[in-house]
Amino acid sequence: MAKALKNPPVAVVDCNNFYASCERVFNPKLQGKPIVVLSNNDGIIVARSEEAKALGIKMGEPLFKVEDIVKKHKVNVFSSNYVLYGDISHRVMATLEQFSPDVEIYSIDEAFINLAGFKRKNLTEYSREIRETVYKWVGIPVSIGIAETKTLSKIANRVAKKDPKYNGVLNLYGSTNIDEYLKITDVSDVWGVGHQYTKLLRKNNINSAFDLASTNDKWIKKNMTVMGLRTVFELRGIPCVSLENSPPAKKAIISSRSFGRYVETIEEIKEAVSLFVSRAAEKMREQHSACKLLTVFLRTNPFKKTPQYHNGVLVRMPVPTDATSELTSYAMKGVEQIFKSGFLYQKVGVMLAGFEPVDRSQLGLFDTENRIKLAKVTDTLDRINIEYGSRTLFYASSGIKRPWGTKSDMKSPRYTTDWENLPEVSAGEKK
DNA sequence: TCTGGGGTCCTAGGACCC
DNA sequence: TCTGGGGTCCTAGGACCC
Repeated sequence: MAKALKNPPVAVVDCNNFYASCERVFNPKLQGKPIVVLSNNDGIIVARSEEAKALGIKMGEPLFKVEDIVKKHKVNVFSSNYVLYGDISHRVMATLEQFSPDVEIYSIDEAFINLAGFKRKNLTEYSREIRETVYKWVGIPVSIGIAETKTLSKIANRVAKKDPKYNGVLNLYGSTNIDEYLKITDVSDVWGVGHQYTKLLRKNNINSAFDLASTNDKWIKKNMTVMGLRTVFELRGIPCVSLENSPPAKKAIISSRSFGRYVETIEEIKEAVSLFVSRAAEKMREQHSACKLLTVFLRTNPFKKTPQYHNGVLVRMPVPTDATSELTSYAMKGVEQIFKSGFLYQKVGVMLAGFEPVDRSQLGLFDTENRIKLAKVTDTLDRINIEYGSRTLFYASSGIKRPWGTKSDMKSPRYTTDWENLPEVSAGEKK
């Protein structure tokens, strides 16, 4: 017996071990082999294939800690290749859009889909078709969970991924035994429950998703704010997080990176900040915003016992701008304000905020910069970089050699986005 | 040895105004 | 001796997500 349903079914499609799976798409020899993918700077492990998980390699572990396992089992290690992952992500999402007009791209490897209009009994079949099509067209394995709320669909997805008997799809929409699934889900695996809340909940003997769903509203609100209450309602089948199929513009854009080695001079700090300003400004122009606020921050390595210095400065621009050159000059003044010599810097970054929509016709009336000309320069810069590859043109202030740049020693080729790296198929080696 | 990067939302508390 | 109270705006900090 299915219960009465008021809400449309929402499916969450999640790519399995996304980065590791991406490395496999253009390198079939990796099929069945353990793979790990590293964070920026080749620091920690951010993705593992099933085979690597089976070897006991943990998420977030630094590579050196598992060096023995890596050698012994010939684990394939890759630096992150975000250009490749981004491109494959687009293909997955484009495929999903064939199946519903209502798709929310939630992250690089995850999307929510509104499946209103499909009969309950067909949801599972339809989801299997989605899964098979994505694999056939893009080569990425996905898992799909379906339920009345996003939080429940995430739980279904997790079960579908972990238990082979579901073959990648679990439909809890209208199911009468949802409680059974909530009971086998640890509270820490609930969407919206992180490390801190897990500790608090366990202390109060709330250990499963079922326990959480049964907890008194007042206690939840008091201890986990309205966000926690939302999660609890969702577990009870009451949707509180709606599907956003055209995500709002970003409120802040950050560009920051750890250095490949320590940096001590203001000249190198300025090069890095200049590079990050231009990246952030490009992203900002993609969403047609100009910003009033720019933050520059720098810091030493908090994990080291060396002298520590963390600082940031917020610059308010007199007139909102999206011009890299102008933002850079403010950022450089910011660096001069906060830089202190005598420290080993590990990371710097830039944040743009206080956005307003760009409306060029309004510019150039009240300030001294020639904004029409500036706008032309940035437009040209963006167009060339889009057509000929990013970083074709860049400001010399961001450094030419960049000896402080990110470590990335084990990167796969940019198979899909770079002519030089297109995979070659020779006769007799077709897959 | 090493320990990422880029986002969002909520709350508390201070400043300021009437 | 008196030293209210409500509203708004901003920021810092803490929680979360992938």
